[in-house]
Amino acid sequence: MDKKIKRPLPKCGIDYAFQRIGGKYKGRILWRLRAGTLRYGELRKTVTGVTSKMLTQALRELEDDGLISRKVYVEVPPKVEYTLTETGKELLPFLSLLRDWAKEQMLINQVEAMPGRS
Amino acid sequence: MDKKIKRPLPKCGIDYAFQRIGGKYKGRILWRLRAGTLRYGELRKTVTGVTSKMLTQALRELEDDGLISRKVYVEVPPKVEYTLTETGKELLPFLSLLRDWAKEQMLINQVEAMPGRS
DNA sequence: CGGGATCCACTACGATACTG
DNA sequence: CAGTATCGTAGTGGATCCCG
Repeated sequence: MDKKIKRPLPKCGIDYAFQRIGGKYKGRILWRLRAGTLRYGELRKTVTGVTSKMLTQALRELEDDGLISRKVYVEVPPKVEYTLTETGKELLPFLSLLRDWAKEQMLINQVEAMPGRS
Repeated sequence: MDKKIKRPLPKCGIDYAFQRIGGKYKGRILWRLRAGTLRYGELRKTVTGVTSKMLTQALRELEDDGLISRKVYVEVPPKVEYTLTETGKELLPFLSLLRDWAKEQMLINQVEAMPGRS
């Protein structure tokens, strides 16, 4: 109990941000939600490699930090939808640019790894 | 030996980027280098809380990924300078935006944590 | 001064099983 | 369907000592 006492609130903004969107899956979760609402099961399929435990944990932290909202439909079978909050959406331009940068780097590294290519 | 086989090169750009600039100190290291060259000891002082082991490790990875350059002056006492590469500099706008976002969030969370404040 | 080497703690992460 | 519980692993980070 009292699971709330986590992540010690750093003074540095860069640090603060990385604690919120860092980790193994949070970036990809946010990115997948850019187009709109997704259900838990849909996230599990599109965020490849994630286990239900890690997905749940990441989603809970993102929710606690106000980056996504969680809507539960009380029905059978259960249905839970996740959506970016306004605060979460503010991160999209950042993620988009970061992704462009990464794409470029991945290409360069690929070329460098090719033998016999000048 | 063969320490190079690390970080399995993800297909997703977001993942790729976070593996490069994620971790506990990389973000702050890059951010500190935004103003220009810094020596190893200067980084140790300004990146608060970092140990020499972790600083060295982070700097090596950043160097391997082409985000910073390392210049060794062969003299006594030794002197090593670290500088952002062009690729590394490309990340500065993102880090800057991320930091602005974080600053805002930190303020909001601070207000929410204040009792008796409307 | 700028590290490397070693040992150890912690926790992030993963596999599996189970549930309302 | 959307989780929770439990256990085990692996990687990350820290303390300390040593070196050119």
